[in-house]
Amino acid sequence: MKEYKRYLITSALPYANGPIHIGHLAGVYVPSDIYTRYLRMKGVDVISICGSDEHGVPITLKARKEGITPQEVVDRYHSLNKKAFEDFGISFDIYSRTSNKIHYETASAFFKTLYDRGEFIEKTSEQYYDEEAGCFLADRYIVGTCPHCGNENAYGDQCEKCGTSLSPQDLINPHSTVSGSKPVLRETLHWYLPLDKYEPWLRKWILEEHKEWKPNVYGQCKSWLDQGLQPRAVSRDLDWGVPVPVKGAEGKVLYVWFDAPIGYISATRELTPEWEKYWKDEETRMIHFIGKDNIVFHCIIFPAMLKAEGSYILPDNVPANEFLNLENDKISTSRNWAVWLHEYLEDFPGKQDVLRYVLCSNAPETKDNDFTWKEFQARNNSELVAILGNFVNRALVLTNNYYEGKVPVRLKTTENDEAVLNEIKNLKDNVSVAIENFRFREALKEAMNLARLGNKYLADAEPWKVIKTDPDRVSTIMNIALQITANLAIVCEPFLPFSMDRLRGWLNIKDLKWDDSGNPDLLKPGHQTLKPALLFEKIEDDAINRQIEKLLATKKKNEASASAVAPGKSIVTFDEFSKIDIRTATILEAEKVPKTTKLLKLKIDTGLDTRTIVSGIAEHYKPEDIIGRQISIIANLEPRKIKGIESKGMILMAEDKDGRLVMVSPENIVSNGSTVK
RNA sequence: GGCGAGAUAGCUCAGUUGGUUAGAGCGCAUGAUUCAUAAUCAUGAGGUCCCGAGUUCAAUUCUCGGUCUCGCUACCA
Repeated sequence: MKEYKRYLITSALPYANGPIHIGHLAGVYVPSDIYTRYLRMKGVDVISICGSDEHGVPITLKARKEGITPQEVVDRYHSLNKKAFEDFGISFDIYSRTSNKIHYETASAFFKTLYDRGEFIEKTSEQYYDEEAGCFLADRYIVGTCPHCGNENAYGDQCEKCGTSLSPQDLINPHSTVSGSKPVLRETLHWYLPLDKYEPWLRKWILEEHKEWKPNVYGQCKSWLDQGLQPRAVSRDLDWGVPVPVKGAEGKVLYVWFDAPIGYISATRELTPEWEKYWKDEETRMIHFIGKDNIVFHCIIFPAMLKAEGSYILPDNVPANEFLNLENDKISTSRNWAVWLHEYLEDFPGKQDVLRYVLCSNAPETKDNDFTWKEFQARNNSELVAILGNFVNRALVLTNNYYEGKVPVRLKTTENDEAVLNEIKNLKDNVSVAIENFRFREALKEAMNLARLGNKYLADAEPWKVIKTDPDRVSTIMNIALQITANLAIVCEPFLPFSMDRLRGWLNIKDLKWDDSGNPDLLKPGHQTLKPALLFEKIEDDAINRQIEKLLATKKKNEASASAVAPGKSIVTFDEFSKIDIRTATILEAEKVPKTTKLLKLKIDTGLDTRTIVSGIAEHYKPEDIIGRQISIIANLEPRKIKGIESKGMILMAEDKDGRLVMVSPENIVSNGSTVK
């Protein structure tokens, strides 16, 4: 394997429109922090970079909703999250933000370099424009009726009620959230990064040269590459973000996906004037810690950007984690289904390491995992308290009782003593190998095995018995128990920094290097240790029950709002109503549209004519069951091509709150083409 | 519909380049112990390795088909 001179660790920039939760921590920040702390202890030149991602439409929407500026929104979450990370012991060398001046300069310059070199494609397209407000509307700024579920407040990119993803042109009766007026389509110019141009290079770089990437990461990249890459717009019509540094690009900013990863670079520039050696020297190893939702950006798009620029290094590995669930349900910011870091720090003061421990030992490294408060409690009480805390306490208390806290001399060792001392070295090596391969769960388990080793050693040696007959032997036993304790202080440090800091205090030792561990003589005879307190405390049922109740309350609240009947729509005039031509019709033929999940192609007799309608009902009706059925249709709806088939009209369906669709049919058979009013 | 990842003990996960009794931690049971926060140590029970077919002397592992979970993607007038 290649030897590197230094490391550049990046952790996904959290989006500054909400607080950090345990899913973020387990997926990205805990592993990244363990890795960074480990490298620092190894004495490696390493920097850990993170910061807030502060641009993009959701932040402007949130600002509008709350009647404040986007800057105020990002200020709030930037300081909340920055402080929460610090209090939690995530040891970034810098936690920057993309609204900084240095980021504007960096991102601008990056764009300009590619622009000047002609790396972008320029293309005009039609987008909705708000004539009253005088601006183009991003998808999220357009609200209208969802064509699928009839929700009147669907966004231009997605209907949050039925979860359907939309494009703004799909919305019925679109209007602008800026002014409320009806937007018009207008041409606008944008720049595109031709990802397809980099496809052959990406294929080689990932599929041939990085076979060691995790299966989920490698597989996802392969999937994208096999589907073929498309040019991707790097600019947006918006006033919140880094302005496109080109003449005639007023009112246009860099699209967030282009903007955000450059944030890693600008944060490094802010941190150190020597930033170029981290970003442009082949002897630097760059590692991106991210969640699985970010794989394509960090493995395909950002590398393509860096390659296009030409002077930057590429990530050597991208150990993306899967997702963490909470009590059997997806974590969701909008549904408030989460354990928020800042709340945890308040509810469990001084227990950072407990959460770090639980999130690491159950991290979603190979598949989605579940966090439960019962497991949190069990891991604390039966592992941290009973195995680690207990061993440390036994060793230090016995030393205090027998030797007034002074490290005793190791005299004649037995075969078993030597085996135990050797095992320290083995376990330390196991931890190292696991961390270097991004297997943090396994690494933590091996570190805990050192405490298990200690407990077993004391149980076998029984110094509390031997002290009555052979004090010299106890001197040796306790020396070894203390060497194990000191080694624990090193090996557990990346995982449990707060607790190990306290332990080092009791052992009365200073910072140690990683490679000091494995050494059976860390503590010299006669060295004074201090009276210990408890390393970890038991967590009682009521603390856990309070958290569970908190979640139950959230669940109840969510169920209440989900079961509500859709709100009524606004009044229409009789004139407006009578423009709609609703008729009875009969289904003559029905077949599934190939390669779709929901679509049926129907041939129907409307009385006026025989026509084709494509309808999204395949999950509710089998084609053979509905032939001959009489239905109601909207006959004069503007035709539209769906999957290449022209659909003329729409079938009326009733949809209940669970999303079930039922045909609205006449009670008795009537002649086709009868009007419905 | 296409693609990717996953499915192994009550729970959370390892593992098997195909080979006798498939492992760990937690939980559970029994015993030992009392230095330690009733903490520890030993022993044990517990598995159709998602289902079906194929290849093979031999399949949990390889191939094909299917089911379920998660993600990406197409689609919803």
